[in-house]
Amino acid sequence: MSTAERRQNLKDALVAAAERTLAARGLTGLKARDLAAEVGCAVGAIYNVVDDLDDLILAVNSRTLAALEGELDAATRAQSGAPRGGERAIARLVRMAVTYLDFAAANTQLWRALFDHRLPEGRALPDWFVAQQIQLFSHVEQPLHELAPDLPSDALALIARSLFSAVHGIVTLGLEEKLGVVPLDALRAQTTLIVSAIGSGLAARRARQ
Amino acid sequence: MSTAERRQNLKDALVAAAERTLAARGLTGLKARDLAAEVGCAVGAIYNVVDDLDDLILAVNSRTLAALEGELDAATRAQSGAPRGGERAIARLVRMAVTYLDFAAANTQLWRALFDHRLPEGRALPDWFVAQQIQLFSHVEQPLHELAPDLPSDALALIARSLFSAVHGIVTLGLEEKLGVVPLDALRAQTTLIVSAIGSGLAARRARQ
DNA sequence: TGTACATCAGTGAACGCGCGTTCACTGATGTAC
DNA sequence: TGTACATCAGTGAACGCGCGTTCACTGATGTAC
Repeated sequence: MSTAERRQNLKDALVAAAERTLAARGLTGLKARDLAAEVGCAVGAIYNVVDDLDDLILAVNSRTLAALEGELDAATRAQSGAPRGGERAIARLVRMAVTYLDFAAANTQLWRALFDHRLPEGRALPDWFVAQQIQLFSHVEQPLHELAPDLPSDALALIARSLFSAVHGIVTLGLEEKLGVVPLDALRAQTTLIVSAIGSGLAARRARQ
Repeated sequence: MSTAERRQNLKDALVAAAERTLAARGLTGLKARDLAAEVGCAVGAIYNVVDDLDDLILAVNSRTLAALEGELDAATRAQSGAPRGGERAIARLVRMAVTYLDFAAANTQLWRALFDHRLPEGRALPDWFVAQQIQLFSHVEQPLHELAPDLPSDALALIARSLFSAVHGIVTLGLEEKLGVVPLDALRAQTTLIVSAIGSGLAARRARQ
């Protein structure tokens, strides 16, 4: 096994261990020493292969984004029997929102890491990571466009963002327990309610014109 | 000045200083030594008057909640010319949501502290603080009840929570800059759009029955 | 194929920093007589 | 009003802990001849 391969293996093992740790203990539970112990190397070795613990977290977050995108894709492809047009677009938006909720519920800690992680002051997110986020948004924009084909793309992007934010808010406060626990079923119902209300609102707006 | 008065003064000064610091530097910028320096006492003196830094943060958060509630009250009292019933209730919900957004935009750091602060593992929020949160929710429930008088109160509470969560999501991701900056005006428009869509959806649901 | 040398992965103890909290001490405030 | 004493606010140096990161060292891997 070449040196380069060994390096790559170590890096892969570190990312995998970091992912397990994040899933189990969250961002604040990730420690260099624990990682080293889990992977079976010295603390110092980590820094041969990675600049930073932040590097590792970004790698895990990227995997989480990819997994989420996979689920959204699958949900989108599973066609409902609804007719083309408004109803179908709304149904798709609802399905995506519920998929998002379910993903967050099933991978709460990994999903939280996505939003809670902050790079140290002054350090910016790498471009590839930002691109991956934008990619995700395009999933929302497509059915929105179907719903309101007359909207210019900047308005569409804004609405996509708001819709995502609204769903994200429901999921976030829903999975938190500060305000009492809400069962997952009830959260699904609420998500459906609110996304279809927004969808119908948008469709109605077009009808009014 | 009695000893008790001096104690109270010190505590007040500490809360005020903590509030200024939180507003200026956020949760992670609050340090015992800085507070002592700002108030003009020794570090140790803080612990004569307060158990914990967490105690101070809770005190500030409580003030923030009260300020927010004040604004919501004012916004609610400013009656619009809309007729009674559905339209009026929706208008009120929209006004409250925009007020919430404006408050968060004007007091971003204090408002963030409200949601970002976590007590150490195993320590629960004091009852008076939880009560204050619940109190806030009642503001949302009232117009919702006007909009859907037939809903049982537990369903109402759930919808109030979802509506709040949705708005909170829009405000949170809007004031964050991870996904690019959105001007406050645009955020207001988006908030209005989404709250009225949800409001109409709720009203329509009633009409359908 | 064998040998000498250079590179660099791998080691883990130690560095360094930040920071909440404590603690032994002091002196002012308040009380009892 | 004055005196003796007790209490406790106030002090700030020191404790203690957690933890990311470095660094001088070692030995295995790979290369050149």
